[in-house]
Amino acid sequence: MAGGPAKRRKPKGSQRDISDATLRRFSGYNMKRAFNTVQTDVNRVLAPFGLRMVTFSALVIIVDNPGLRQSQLADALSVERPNLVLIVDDLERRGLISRNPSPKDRRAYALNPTDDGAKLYRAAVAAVGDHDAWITRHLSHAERAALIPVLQRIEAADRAEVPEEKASGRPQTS
Amino acid sequence: MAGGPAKRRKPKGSQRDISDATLRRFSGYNMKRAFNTVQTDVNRVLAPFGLRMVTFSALVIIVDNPGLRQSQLADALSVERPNLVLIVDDLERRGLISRNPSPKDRRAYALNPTDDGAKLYRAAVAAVGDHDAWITRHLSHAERAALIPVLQRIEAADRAEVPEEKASGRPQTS
DNA sequence: TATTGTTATACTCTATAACTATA
DNA sequence: TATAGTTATAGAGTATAACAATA
Repeated sequence: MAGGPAKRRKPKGSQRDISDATLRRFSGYNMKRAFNTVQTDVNRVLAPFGLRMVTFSALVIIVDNPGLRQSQLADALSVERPNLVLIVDDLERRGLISRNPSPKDRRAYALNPTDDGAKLYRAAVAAVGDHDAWITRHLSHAERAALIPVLQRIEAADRAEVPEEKASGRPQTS
Repeated sequence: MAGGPAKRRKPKGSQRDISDATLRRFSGYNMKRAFNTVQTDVNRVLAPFGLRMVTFSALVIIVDNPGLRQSQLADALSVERPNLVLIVDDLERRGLISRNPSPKDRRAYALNPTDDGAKLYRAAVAAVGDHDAWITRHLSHAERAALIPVLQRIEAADRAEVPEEKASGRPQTS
């Protein structure tokens, strides 16, 4: 009952050494590779709970902000409203949350966790937290502390208004 | 000729403040958000070159490793072989690379860049490099230096064999 | 008019099985 | 039998347009 097989196929001995040194100099490329690996693993951690990374994130936001509307949830997760519908459907079908008519606005639903949802929240958050500690186990204390703020500043820097000159033309950089 | 519109829609003033503090404590969640933002932007930078992030990566690997086989390219990019076919098709159709019959193995193709491919490589690498400097402009020198090695160690740590106990059960972590 | 939730749709990315031709 | 490239396919993730009900 300790979960499914977690093997990875790797024994692909290439005849020549392929260099990706140029790509490795770009943070975007390294972020993509690291995130893809982590997401696959997080989904495996969440599978026993019947959750994926997105449904887990939605459940967490709902438990932490009971009564919020779907458009607020979509906004918090940076997910388009149409795509959120299926995610909320999924959580509701599993009895983890409920859609209640909003008293103030008859167009909107207030999202609330059920008792089962709150219980699953606690177990899933603990499991994901353990996984997070696992994948950062080889980082120093300082690196671990810096990682999340750095990622947040990259996100913020990139979301900021990009002047047209920066977007297409390019400034001198080395 | 300075590229298309780069506006972002953001003026969604939520009525209440929605907290994602729990999610923000997980590096995977922050990696997802940062990477999604960066990828969207990188694709916008590459669009004028007729490239996407994946085709750009493939072109770079081919230019840096001329004569390699498709399976080696797939391996280097961590892309499944079937998915690579369309990527290589794309680059070949644009005249950036050529598929040449391998002299040693009649099943295989040797991938080589064309002159146009090598030229586009230089321009695109410069543009992506500038974008990379742009999104990390608010990081300290130390943070910038640490970012890529940290991402690589997370990827390596997660690719490593995951013991069954770690995968499903969970050790004590605060 | 604008917004909430929704449907429909489409395109990309990722992943697996199975085929062919070679080895 | 195993591998290289390919085809077909399926599932997520992401994005936009448009609609009904309501504001």
